[in-house]
Amino acid sequence: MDKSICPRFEKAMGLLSQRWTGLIIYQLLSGPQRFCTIESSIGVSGRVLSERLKDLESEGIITRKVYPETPVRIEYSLTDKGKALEPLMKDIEKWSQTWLEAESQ
Amino acid sequence: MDKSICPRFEKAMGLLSQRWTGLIIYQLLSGPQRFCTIESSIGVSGRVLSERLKDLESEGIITRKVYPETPVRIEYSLTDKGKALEPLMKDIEKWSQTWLEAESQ
DNA sequence: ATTAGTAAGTTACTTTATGTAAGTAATTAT
DNA sequence: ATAATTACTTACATAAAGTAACTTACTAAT
Repeated sequence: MDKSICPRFEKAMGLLSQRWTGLIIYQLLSGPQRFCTIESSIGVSGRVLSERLKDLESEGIITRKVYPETPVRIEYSLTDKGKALEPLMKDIEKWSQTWLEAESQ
Repeated sequence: MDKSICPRFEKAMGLLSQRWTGLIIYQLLSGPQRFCTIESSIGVSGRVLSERLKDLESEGIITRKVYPETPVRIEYSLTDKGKALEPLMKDIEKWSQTWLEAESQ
């Protein structure tokens, strides 16, 4: 082991290479969203979504805001740090459109 | 579940969000490398590295070339499809340098 | 001729991460 | 009192990743 890779880069990769993290951030790029919306739009399980949202919040990438309506509404949204990931997401989009085939089924 | 996300984007995310995949590609951006070099430079286990390299090859992102020397030398390198991921890697690099703190320890 | 070394894996086994489905808490409507 | 809704949590099952020993092929040293 002679890790010569920048630790900040490695940490970023560690975050983004967790299952669902990228899709959650991508989803939030279109605006604040609630738990059940994220859950159903990307197909992640509630168990893992809950875990990821906590992680992302503690990393300062998203914010959680409670609206005490009935039933309660909780919205997750990107912080500036989170929004700064937009170019990256756009690059993934571009790459996928250029290099991946649309599936026939 | 009402997956409204582009399936190509989702597939790209699926690839990149597998543990180690991003670091393997990043590592290969600096040129062709052999198994043991990748293994020690990013700290992935041989078992998983072997699995990932097969996946990446079957996705057309990397190439495996055998040099029948002694001991045998096998080099992995990025295809054009793989090299096209460079801007994305640079984005991660930029983001990590702007938004993540250098750890004191 | 046997032992040791090196690269590139593979195998068996353990630990961790994720999926699944049911349950909880708070609030309102019927 | 029962049901419905949102946002979770919990217990349990399955899948993915880590660990360390083993394999194959070749060469060099003892």
